[in-house]
Amino acid sequence: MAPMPPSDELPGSAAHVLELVASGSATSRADLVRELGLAASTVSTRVQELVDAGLLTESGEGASRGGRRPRLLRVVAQGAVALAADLGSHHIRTGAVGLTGAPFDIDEYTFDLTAGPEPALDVLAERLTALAERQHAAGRTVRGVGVGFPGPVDTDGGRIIAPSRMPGWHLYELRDRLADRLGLPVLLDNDANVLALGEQRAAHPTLRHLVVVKAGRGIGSGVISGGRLYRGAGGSAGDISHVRVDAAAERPCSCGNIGCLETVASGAAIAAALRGRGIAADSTTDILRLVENGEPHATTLVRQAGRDIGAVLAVVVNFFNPEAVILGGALSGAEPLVAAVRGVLYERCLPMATRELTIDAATCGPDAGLLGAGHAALREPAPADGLRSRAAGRT
Amino acid sequence: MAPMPPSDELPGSAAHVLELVASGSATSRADLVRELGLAASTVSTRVQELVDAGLLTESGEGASRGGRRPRLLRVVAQGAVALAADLGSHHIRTGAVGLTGAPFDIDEYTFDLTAGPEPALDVLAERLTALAERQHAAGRTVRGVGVGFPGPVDTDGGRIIAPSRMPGWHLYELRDRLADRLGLPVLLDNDANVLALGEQRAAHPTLRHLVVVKAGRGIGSGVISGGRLYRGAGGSAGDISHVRVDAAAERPCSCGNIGCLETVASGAAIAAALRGRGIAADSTTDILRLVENGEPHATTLVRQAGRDIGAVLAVVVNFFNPEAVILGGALSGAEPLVAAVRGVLYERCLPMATRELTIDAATCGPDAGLLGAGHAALREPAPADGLRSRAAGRT
DNA sequence: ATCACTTACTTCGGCGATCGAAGTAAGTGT
DNA sequence: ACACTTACTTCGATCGCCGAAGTAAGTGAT
Repeated sequence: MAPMPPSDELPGSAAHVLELVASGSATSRADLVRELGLAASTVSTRVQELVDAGLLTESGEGASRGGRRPRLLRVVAQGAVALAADLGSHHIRTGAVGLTGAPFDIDEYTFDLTAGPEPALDVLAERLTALAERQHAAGRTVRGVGVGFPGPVDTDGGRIIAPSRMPGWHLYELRDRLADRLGLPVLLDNDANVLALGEQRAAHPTLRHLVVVKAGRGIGSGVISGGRLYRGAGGSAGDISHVRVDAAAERPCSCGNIGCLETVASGAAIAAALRGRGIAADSTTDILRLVENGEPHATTLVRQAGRDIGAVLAVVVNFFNPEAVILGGALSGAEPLVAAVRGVLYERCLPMATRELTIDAATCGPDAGLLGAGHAALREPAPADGLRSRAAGRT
Repeated sequence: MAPMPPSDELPGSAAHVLELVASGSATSRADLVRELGLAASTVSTRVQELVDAGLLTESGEGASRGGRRPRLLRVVAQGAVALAADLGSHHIRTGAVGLTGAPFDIDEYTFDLTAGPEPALDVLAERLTALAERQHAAGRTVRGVGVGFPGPVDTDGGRIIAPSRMPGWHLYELRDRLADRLGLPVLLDNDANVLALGEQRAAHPTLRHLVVVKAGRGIGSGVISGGRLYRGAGGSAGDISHVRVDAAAERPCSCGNIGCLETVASGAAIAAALRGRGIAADSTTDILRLVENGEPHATTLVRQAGRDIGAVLAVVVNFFNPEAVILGGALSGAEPLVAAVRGVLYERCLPMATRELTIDAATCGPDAGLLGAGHAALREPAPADGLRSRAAGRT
């Protein structure tokens, strides 16, 4: 049950201790001893370091378990935060993420990313600078920025790769451009990946293998394997959108192929289909509203989208055998979609693969992406001055 | 390029050093220093330990690279071996596997596994005992046994789980039964998994993410992620056989569902289809022979099987983004199948996923399974007396 | 109230893996 | 023959972690 250490570190690293305390898995040194499996003396020294560094505090005493009362530990709320930005094709959402709790100081603006990278960079830099200033004013240190982008990302290079329907973005070095503008380290990743990280950290910290689907205007998925984000050989793992499905027949897709899942089951496709029937629908919000109002065409289309997504996920579930499939993104708010995915998975997958499989809608709502991006950014650079990472303990 | 350590160990473990020397990645202490990234002094001590333990020897000197000649290292061939058994639904293949090189002392018998576990155990125990005795006579120490089974396996429990078409095997504790009979530690795994391990170790030691398909009488796949075998949450990862494909329409499958890939693309299904057209075909060998002789129905069926397998693999490749897809098993000897898989993958997958993707037939032939099973068994128990594993270095 | 027991945490000495520096050994190239 | 390179060993020093023992502060039965 003990959550694994974040990133590549050995158990017992400073970041790992912080993670356990922040997530509430451990509230005292004794708890940490139990969770980490390290000697009490080792934990004591590690905690002392973190207290000295100003990242942890003692705050009162807890309930006795038959002996001396434990001295409770808390992460210093005033401590470090990361800024987070979740980019959609038609909106930008920003917020601040601390070591503990939900994102805060959240803002959302409509913005058309397809207009090209430069205007987007300007808006992002401007909004994030303002956010950073508010954090400073509140006495918090801003340690970095995490950004989720709705398209393929070269995470190592910090740039966008050939996003469909977003001319001008190919090979755009968003990470370094933004870092230059803000004077802060920036971490850039795919939106489905940061969503997966957020859902895992916040809602399912104990699960080690899960698939988080982002069903919104487009369809993507983030894969967590062995408790870590899985990117695959070329960094493009998790695509389920450009898979041929029967229902899509010969429809041309933005990827250049035909019959892709995206052409029938994405929010964009559903909205287009609705418009084709004379029903006004543009965004995923419109679709959700129509479904909630019981509009029959909308409900049918969303349910069929769920079946199509389920058909693809059935292959993924048999192959990958995850502990959970989490449905996120705007469309996951539509009950018929979730129900359809569930039905298809239970019908088509091997019993061995579904016996202990959880299939659920995401619980973190629209902030999961922010949380994941922020958490990732918060852990990326050196944890704090004077605290070396214990992963590469060379002298 | 440095191969990762086997199993869960830190770089620089005794087993890791042995692996590097055995695979030819390192031939001297200086090589090891470069591969492991450890200090020269550390490598020296580690090598000395292995020499003292009788697992490594110095054998002459290598070519100078502009300074003193390196002292070449070799694994002691007379050292330890593991026995390996690769079970098929209608055959058993056994052999011995050393730290280096190909399996040897190989035997294959036809045997009907569907007749139930007890007779199979008898035959296995008898043949492996004889094999072990031959190894002892040759002065080699037998350290363990690796077994690949053609069906779902609970690797932790060492038993078979609900194999289709193999009555009596459900929950059979093959590992412990065999271990009792032989007096040796036994490692039991799925046949596709040991095939994947064998192919990776022997042919693609540098690849970290690959999918190895076993296309024989049935269809299975072994997944290697991050250089390690991936089993998924319930241990059933890698199934691609029970996925619905168009071509299979309403055909009932042994898994209880309809339209599974297995009902059209497995060796068993192809043989049945041939018999339905009045062509005598029983085993995968028969199919291969027919294809090589240019029998049009056989070729068509095999090619179509390749397309169907490719359609499923396309989803897997987009999702998992491996570095390579390796086609193994008897049917991979049929060129049309390999060609069809290639064609479908390149046509259907995202360019990002196929740009650096290798799609090849397995190179290790029928011995890959033995090699994987043997290698796994060889590394499973304590490496050798007096050599503690450096992974769990508690005092 | 007191005594045995439990839990929580700290202090301290020690072990083992690894490092870097320095030293030895044995080459190559001019 | 001289400087330079590579290969390897020897020798403290360091660092993380451990376990034992000690301190602190509770609970619960007599």
